[in-house]
Amino acid sequence: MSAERGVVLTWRGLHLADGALRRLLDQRLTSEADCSLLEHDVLTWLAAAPRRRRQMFDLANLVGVTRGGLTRIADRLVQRNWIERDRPETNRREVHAVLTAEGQRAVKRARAVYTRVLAQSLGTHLTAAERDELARITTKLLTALNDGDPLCPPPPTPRTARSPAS
Amino acid sequence: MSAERGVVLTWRGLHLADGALRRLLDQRLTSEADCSLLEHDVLTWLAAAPRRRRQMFDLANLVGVTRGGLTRIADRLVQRNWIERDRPETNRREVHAVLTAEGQRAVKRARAVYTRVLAQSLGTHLTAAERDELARITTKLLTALNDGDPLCPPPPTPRTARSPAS
DNA sequence: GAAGATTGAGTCGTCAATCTTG
DNA sequence: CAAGATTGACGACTCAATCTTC
Repeated sequence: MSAERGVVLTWRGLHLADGALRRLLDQRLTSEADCSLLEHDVLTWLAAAPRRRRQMFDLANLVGVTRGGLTRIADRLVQRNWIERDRPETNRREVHAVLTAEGQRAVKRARAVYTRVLAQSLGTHLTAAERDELARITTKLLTALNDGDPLCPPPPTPRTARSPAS
Repeated sequence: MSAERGVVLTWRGLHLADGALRRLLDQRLTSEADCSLLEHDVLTWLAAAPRRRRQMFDLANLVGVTRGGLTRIADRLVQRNWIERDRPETNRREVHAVLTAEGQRAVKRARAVYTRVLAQSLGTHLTAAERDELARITTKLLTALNDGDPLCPPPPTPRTARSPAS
């Protein structure tokens, strides 16, 4: 197969697989845990953070949306009483999102759906070796794209970030 | 690594890599060919079709949007004079999108950007063997997801469809 | 003035309702 | 009535402008 056709087919596979899995996750999270995939990601980062709290700015980078976008997501989560906003005394410009008790229950439910869906899809349809290869190659690609390409600026490196795997 | 953590990391890699590449393609297509990734896909399917025309319904399935969504995309392409709408005499319920002469030039430009970006990213950052593996694994996954899972209905099989690799 | 968050306007796609043709 | 496309209302994110705090 021509080199050009090769990269196109690779992109197609990558893109379509991501789309299918993303739709699946989003549907299941919506119907079984009342939250979107992005909301799940935010909640998960919060649940894994030191005092179950994080700055808006950091959260935005972690889940890959703009600050404005995160403000809207946070608005929705506040309305559901899953997080609260808190301006720390030390620097009243910052806003921290803090997981509430109710939020902790919500993220537990969401996380269960999330891991179940992944186990039923990636877990059953691919071999362990294939999963590892897929993870390895995509991670390699991601790294190369992020710090190689000026047109795709690396998501302003999250300061703290111990990956809970959003 | 635990099995659960394995699938999560695999999903993260897949999802982030797709996002990075998608953003890159979208930016470059927008700035260098005045069209979005989805618009590029529509134009490409049209360019590869028998008389450079296709039914709206089929196009929607091919690019993976709803019929309503395709109507909006088509509206934009009509405005740019890249496609025209045509209701065939044989069945006046259908609407066909037809590539105009100007549209053929546009798709040529867009396609050049598209393949160039893919060659510069997938082509340089991965080995040929890695590209093949990535294509193979994602395709396998996609197939399994589509015809295995009732929650992710197979995109109503395009009747005709010789893949031009959107 | 710069850092950090929010807001208003805009874009793009979805969903459900509607219009048209068979 | 069913198939096919469009439309209106809406939801979600982006971008640029703005407000607040340092």
